[in-house]
Amino acid sequence: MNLFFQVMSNQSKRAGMGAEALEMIAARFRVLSEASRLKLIIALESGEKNVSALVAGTGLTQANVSRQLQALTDAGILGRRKEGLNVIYHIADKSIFDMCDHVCGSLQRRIEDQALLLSPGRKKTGAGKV
Amino acid sequence: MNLFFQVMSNQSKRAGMGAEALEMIAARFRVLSEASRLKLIIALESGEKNVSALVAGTGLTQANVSRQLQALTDAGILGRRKEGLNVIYHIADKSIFDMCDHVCGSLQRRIEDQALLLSPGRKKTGAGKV
DNA sequence: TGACTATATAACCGTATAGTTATATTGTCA
DNA sequence: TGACAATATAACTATACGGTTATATAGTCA
Repeated sequence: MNLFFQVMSNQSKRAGMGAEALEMIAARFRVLSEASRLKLIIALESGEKNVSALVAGTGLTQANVSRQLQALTDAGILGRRKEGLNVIYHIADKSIFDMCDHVCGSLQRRIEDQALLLSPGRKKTGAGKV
Repeated sequence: MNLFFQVMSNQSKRAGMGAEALEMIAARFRVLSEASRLKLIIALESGEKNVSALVAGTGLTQANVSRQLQALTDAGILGRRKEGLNVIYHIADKSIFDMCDHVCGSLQRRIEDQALLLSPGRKKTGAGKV
């Protein structure tokens, strides 16, 4: 299966996507649409941590951390494990980081393009992937 | 630069990410967190369209379409071009589709895992990429 | 058992925003 | 010019949800 076919295949898949499927995808993005939750995800990237460590590491309040961890776990992005009094969270869906990097790249390109518009002296480098 | 280094590099980049950067990324995800906007993006995947066509194609009201197109354009996801009375929109950042496919794959895996939990008779296939 | 710790939950407030209706703007054509 | 069409915007309502404070739950240890 070549790339062209793959692309076309996904395209028609998306075009025929039902309302429920769209809503699920939107919900997934919604979970990632709050800086506090991203903070928690990033804090967990270096390894699993309990709630107290996350509170200390992020500066968020305990109640807030608990709530957001709940949302992330419900979404399947995090997993949890009890150990005595502690609850230890870990990244369950590592593809999250690919997404973040994707967005970062996209933003980078956008910012570069804007800078280009403001100071048209410099030439565009071939950095834009798309 | 090998993959391990790339990953570690991105990881430390993310760990040191400023609050503003996090907020920008969150905002990016927020734009994609509404089914109506995803609908518009998908409608534009097969080619540029004017507003009327998007209204007809999505079933959303004209005012709503106009508002959501505005948000998507502000975010750099769509681009616009005037042609007489019409305004024609197009996908400006095609990497959006990679993201959608990423989310789809992630959801798929999640659903499969849940199905597995509910009917433990079947074996897990090696489909999970992460 | 009771004191203590880690985490979760409830109740609440404030704000952001999706969608609607009505209207304004902008361009075309007679 | 005026009538019309395509799009954008303003004003409004309703709702969702992030963050806070206070309290509940669950586990540990004396």
